[in-house]
Amino acid sequence: MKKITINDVAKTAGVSKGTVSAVINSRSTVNAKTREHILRVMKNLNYQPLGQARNLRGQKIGKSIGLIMRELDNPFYAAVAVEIKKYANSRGYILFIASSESDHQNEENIAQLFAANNVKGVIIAPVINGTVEIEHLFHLKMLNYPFVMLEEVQGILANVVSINNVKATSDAVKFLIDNGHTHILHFSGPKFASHTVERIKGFRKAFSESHLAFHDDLVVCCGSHFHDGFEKGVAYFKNFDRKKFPIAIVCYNDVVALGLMSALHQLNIKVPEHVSIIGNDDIEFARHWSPALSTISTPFEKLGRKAAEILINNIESDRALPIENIILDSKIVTRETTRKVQGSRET
Amino acid sequence: MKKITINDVAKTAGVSKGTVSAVINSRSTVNAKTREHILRVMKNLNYQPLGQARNLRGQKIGKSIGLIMRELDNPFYAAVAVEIKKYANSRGYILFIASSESDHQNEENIAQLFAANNVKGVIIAPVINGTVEIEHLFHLKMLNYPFVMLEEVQGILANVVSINNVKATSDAVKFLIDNGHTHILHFSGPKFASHTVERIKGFRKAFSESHLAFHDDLVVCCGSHFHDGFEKGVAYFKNFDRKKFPIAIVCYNDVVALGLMSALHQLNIKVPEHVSIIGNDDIEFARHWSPALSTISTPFEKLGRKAAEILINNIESDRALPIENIILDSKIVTRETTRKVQGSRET
DNA sequence: TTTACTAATTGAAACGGTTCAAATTTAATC
DNA sequence: GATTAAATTTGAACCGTTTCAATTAGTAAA
Repeated sequence: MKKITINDVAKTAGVSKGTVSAVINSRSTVNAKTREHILRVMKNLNYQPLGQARNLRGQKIGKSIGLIMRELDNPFYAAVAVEIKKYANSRGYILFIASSESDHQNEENIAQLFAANNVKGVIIAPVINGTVEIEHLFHLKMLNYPFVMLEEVQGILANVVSINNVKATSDAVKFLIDNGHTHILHFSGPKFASHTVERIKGFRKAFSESHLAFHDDLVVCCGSHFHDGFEKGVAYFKNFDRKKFPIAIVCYNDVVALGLMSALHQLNIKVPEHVSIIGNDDIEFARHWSPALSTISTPFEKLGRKAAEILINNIESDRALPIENIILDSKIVTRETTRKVQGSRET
Repeated sequence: MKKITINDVAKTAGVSKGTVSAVINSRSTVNAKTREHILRVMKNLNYQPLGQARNLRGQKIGKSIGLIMRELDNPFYAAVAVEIKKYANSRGYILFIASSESDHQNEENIAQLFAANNVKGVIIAPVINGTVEIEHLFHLKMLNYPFVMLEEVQGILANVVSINNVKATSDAVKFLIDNGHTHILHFSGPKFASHTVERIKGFRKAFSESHLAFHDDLVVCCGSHFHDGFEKGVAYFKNFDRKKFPIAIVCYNDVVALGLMSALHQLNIKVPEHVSIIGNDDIEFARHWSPALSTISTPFEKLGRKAAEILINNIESDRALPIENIILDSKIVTRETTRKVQGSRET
């Protein structure tokens, strides 16, 4: 069925399309009786004005930017989203959020849709599934469409605002070493996520820069969800030789740490007496949990604000702005899940 | 400064705008050298093709729907959003999320922006701040713009999919009464939220339908965040006469319940020995907390799915569909924060 | 019944692109 | 150098609205 246009309405109502347009836009110049009539015809024909055409002439509608997250329920990017929104609003922009579900094709479709629908620019948490697909990013560049990425992507020169995962994890390990720990594990994140890769790299880096020897068993493949931490925790500690305590674990993120703690609780292993734990992110629940979680605090506010700022500056600039690459440092906050270990190395 | 158009590019590049258009759309018919040249001119002029005009002719780009939440970090609507997205994707739609920050004007602006930008329809968690403003909803109706609301709004006849808050809270109270409780409180939600009002109504209803007498002190004004539950919990129980235990509390939502539990823990009051607690929502952390939270489980999946289904059916229908008003029931799930109380009423 | 306004309606020109048949160039073949 | 086919480029029509000067209808005063 062909789409109903303003012409169809005008024709069946027996008026000009200028009048119909006036009704659509609630202009007061149209006679009450005519208005009613046109409204009725609109309803009968189930006519829906095409927004795109409406704004083609005088573009005075609101400004907006987009955010492409990888998953809707990722607490990390949820926290960033809140900050992006705050800053965007402060500069008069509305934020639209979409999720790529970590799928390249989705990421591309969404970016297209944003660009095609008057969204002035976009912040992307890029999908990095082993193979990196960046054609669509090139396409955005060609269209001069402003965008900022929340993680670096090899092969494309674009604005990036991200956190220093290597340093964060490395600092955490060093902190544990300074506190006397000699047996340190890493419960790592989902495969292919660049955060996972970088955090493992930071973990190894700390070893190579200290007296401790690294071996692959120290990295336990885990994931990013509560149940990942719980399940891997149970699996790892079910038949664990208690003589090897105390140990320390740097977790991929806070919810994994919380899941792990839940597993340990169930196995009657004490935190931090037997196991010290450090999370990553510093989500709200981290400080409310009992015991309160020591963690690596991500500068969400700065991250979101900076990304949005660069994006909007680019949008509002007449000329092309220089490309920025900003990497922010995290900070360790110690609460109740870490402790100093005495000189003795076993038990 | 005037906006650069395809004409400007064509003119300065010395070609026709058809050729420029071909470059923009990566058509292979254009000569490599010409392409390079045009690309260079585009870059120099900082030309950004206007998406709206691009799709005016052949509208073959993707389909999308919008969701207007009240706050980005509201766990209730976050859970609904995930479900809406799932269903929308299954029907080939991308979901865009925006937040009104509980502000009428924002809600209106966002709805306008969606309608003006080729988003086919919208699901709204309506703002209800005492005064109800619904002009913009009428405007959407006039434009025949498809929308579904997640809470009923007085004065407008539109599609609604919501949950039965009155019944849910009432059921919770009755459950507690059946388990021997005689001293039951409600930690209620943020002022003006319709959920708050309905849940208080349900709380009172249960009293009026039982032998227990209601009085206003039983409803403690609280809020919707962890710290609300914590603070009101501390305030209420700081100097509480322990002779009055056991008591039971129905909380506005799970995070308030969790905050309250945290306060009780700090005051050395035992859950459920001294205080039984029931939350509302059944967020993921509710079952992971220790003790695991008894709560009223919201049918998020059904809620989101149904709202999206109605919306998309409306979008894809040629004629106007009958208005739907669906109210879903929640279900109590008992875990570790509630217990049966013996016949004795005090201590 | 004119006259003089005011209120309501019309219609053609944008808006900034896409499309595609026709025209023009370029390359290949004889 | 002429002929043909293939590769490029052009330009006018069109997409569905808004805009606004010009026109027409309606109304009150003279």
